[in-house]
Amino acid sequence: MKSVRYRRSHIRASILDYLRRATSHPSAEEVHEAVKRTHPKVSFGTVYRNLNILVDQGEAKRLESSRERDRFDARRPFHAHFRCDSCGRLYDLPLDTEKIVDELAGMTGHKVSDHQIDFSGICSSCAGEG
Amino acid sequence: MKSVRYRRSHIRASILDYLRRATSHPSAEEVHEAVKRTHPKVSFGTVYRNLNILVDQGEAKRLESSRERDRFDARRPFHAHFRCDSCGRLYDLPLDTEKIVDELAGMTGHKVSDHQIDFSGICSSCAGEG
DNA sequence: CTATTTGCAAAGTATTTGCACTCAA
DNA sequence: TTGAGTGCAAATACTTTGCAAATAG
Repeated sequence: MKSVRYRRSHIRASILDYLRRATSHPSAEEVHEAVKRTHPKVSFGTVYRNLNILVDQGEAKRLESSRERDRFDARRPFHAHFRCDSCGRLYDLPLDTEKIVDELAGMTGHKVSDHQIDFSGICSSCAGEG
Repeated sequence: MKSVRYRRSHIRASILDYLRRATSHPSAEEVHEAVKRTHPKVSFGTVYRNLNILVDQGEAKRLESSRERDRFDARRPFHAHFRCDSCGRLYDLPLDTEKIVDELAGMTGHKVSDHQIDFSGICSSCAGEG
C-alpha cells in the first residue's frame, strides 16, 4: 500500500461520501451495510481495503479500539472523543487538539504526525436518567 | 468479573510487581516472558486473565491499540504517550491530563472516568539520525 | 495493455473461554 | 470446604490476504 497509484473506484467514493455525512463514527460493518444500499454485492474485504486506503490518503481517521471494533471518522478538523460506557455512544469533543500537539512537539522534540485522544465514562444524558 | 472477591495469587503479584518496575509498557506476551522466569509453567491465558483483573482493580492501565498488541502500564500518575512510527518505542509524556479531564467535564457535563491520550510520529531520537 | 480493484473464501492475530484440577482463605 | 486461580487447548472476533476475474486510465 505504499507505492500504489490509486485509481478512482465507485465503491471507495461511496464509502467516503458516507463517512463524511455520518455523525455516528461507523465501524467497518456499518460502512458495509451502508455501501450495500448502492452496491449490493460489495464484500467485507473490499470495504476494509478501501477504509485502509482512505486512512492512508488522509481522507479518514481510524479510531482505534482493541476492545470493540475500530470506527472511522472523515470529519474535520480531527477532534477528541468521549465514549459512554453506558449507552456506547461516541461523542465528538470540542477540544483544540492542535494546540496540545504543538505544545507537545516543542516540549519533547518529537515530530507529531497523528494523535488519538479518547475519554470515557458516563455521558450527561445517561447520568441524567440515573 | 464483577462481583468477584479476588484472592491473593503469586502469579498476579508477580505480574503487578513486574509492571510497576517496567518502563517499556509491556505487552501481554512480554509479561508472559517475564513471569515465566519465576513461574515457568504459567500459561498465556492466566497472564491475560490476571492483566484483566489488575485493570479491573485499577492497579494497571490497558493501553489499547487495535493495530498492534495492547500494552500495560502500572505507573502513576496515568499519563499520555507518544509512539514512534520508526523505532516503535512508546514514550511517556509529561502532559497534565487531569487538567484536561476537569476542563472537559465542566464543559460537557459528562462524567469522565478514564482516558487514553496517544500521539505518534517520529521521535526526536530517530529524527536526529536522519 | 497493465496495474488497480473486486468478490469470495480462507487465513491470520490477539485475546478470551470451557473444563477439570489446584489452591487460598 | 468453597469458590477463585490455573494450564491446556479450543474458540472467538475482527481484520487481512491470496487468487482469478473485472475494470479504470
